[in-house]
Amino acid sequence: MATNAAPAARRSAGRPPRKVLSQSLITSAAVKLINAEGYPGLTMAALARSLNVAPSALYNHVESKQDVLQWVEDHVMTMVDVSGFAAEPWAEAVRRWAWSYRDVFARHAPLIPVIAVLPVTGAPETLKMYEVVTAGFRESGWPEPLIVPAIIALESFIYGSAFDATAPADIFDTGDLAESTPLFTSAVRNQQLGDGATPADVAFGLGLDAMIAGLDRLREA
Amino acid sequence: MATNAAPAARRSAGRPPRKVLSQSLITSAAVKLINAEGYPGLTMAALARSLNVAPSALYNHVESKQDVLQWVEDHVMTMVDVSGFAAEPWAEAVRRWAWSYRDVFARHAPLIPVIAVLPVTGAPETLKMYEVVTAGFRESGWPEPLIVPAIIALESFIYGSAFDATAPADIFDTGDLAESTPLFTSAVRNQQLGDGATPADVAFGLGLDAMIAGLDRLREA
DNA sequence: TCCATAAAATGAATGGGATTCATTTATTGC
DNA sequence: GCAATAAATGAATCCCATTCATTTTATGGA
Repeated sequence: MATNAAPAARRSAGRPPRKVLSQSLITSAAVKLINAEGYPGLTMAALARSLNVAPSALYNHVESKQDVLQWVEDHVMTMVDVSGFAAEPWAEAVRRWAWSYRDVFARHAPLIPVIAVLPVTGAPETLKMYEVVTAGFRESGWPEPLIVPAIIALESFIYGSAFDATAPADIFDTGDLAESTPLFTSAVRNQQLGDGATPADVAFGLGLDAMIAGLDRLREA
Repeated sequence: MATNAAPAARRSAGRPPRKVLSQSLITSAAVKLINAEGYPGLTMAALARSLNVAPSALYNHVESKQDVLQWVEDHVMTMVDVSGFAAEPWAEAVRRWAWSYRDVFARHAPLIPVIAVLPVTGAPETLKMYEVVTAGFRESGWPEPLIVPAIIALESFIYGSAFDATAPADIFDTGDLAESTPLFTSAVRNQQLGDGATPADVAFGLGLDAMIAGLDRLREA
């Protein structure tokens, strides 16, 4: 929307009168960069350039690029839709949450390995999401000891599915090797496909429904 | 086991009398390196050194490091246990396969993003695995259109869980923010924990049982 | 108010890593 | 027997994250 950042002569060395950088400025610049250029475009140099700053300036605010990725991750998490947990029955709420969660991270797949290592302490928005989801599970009568394992199981499925959603469509073409794998080749050719739904969508829908039904059953055991 | 590779004076420039490199030599050297040094240790320079070759020599055999990773991925896939599909009932076979699959890729998490982009054409061992799994599904009466979506759903869960299994144990410590997230903090403290099982194991077991039960139910719908 | 200290920039290395290219030598197919 | 090609070496090259010395300014305590 805005005309691009001013060509901008840069300041000379020395601490500037007023802070030029902050966590929120760095994070939003990083997100913009990712939206414009994808994750390969997110380099410390490019990030610095978009903030009209020298690359080394960033290191007064982050310890490493990982920190930037963690900030971005926490920001991205705010885009996940948890609204269902306030209003809908458990299964519906989980379904809405999971689809939105997958869609968001399919667009941010490179963050998934980051999450696995990110302590929630450093990710307040992520923590907020967990709080809402936990509340939803409790209110629908889930036994407390199973809540965290169930959330982790759902999340694992969601992250794996987000990866899958980024795969090229023809990934299962068996090509030359078709003769040696007749059953799989046939199963790929005849797999269920809905209107406008990709194979990844079908698989996610099936797996999600299965896991929701299965969890609902196991929670009473 | 073996005393380390000979100090080995290297040959001089020019095509050698007999080939020094091949896909299988490169792959096994890469696997050894990974086992010894982890994925950070797998650099093209280190790989070349372990093969007693100049780094540029590798590029007569691969287009990029991605190729090496794809070869490693296909090799690693042979370590997944599919034996259940020949003998056990469907649910048991899936359970054995899934646990083994998760364990293998928890030790090779950096390969997971590679898989998402790897066409099966280039991965014969992976394809073999799919063939066996497909056969198992068919024999237990699965309708063909659902087989591939079901396998993809299970795999997505497995990959996500493999990531989760690599996470540090204290990742859910809410620390400072505990007061603002009382429900989640309590759920984390009181989560179910079995003997010797990590939280990741518990979550994987729960999710896997749920998905197996749910798929079994949906396949008839 | 003044000063010592810390904070926050710049600009110039540094070093690791993948990849490329010119060159050399040997094999292979015609 | 020769031309083309394959498969090595060795020396760049480029891209990136990160570090460090230096500069300038804010800030908090006497």
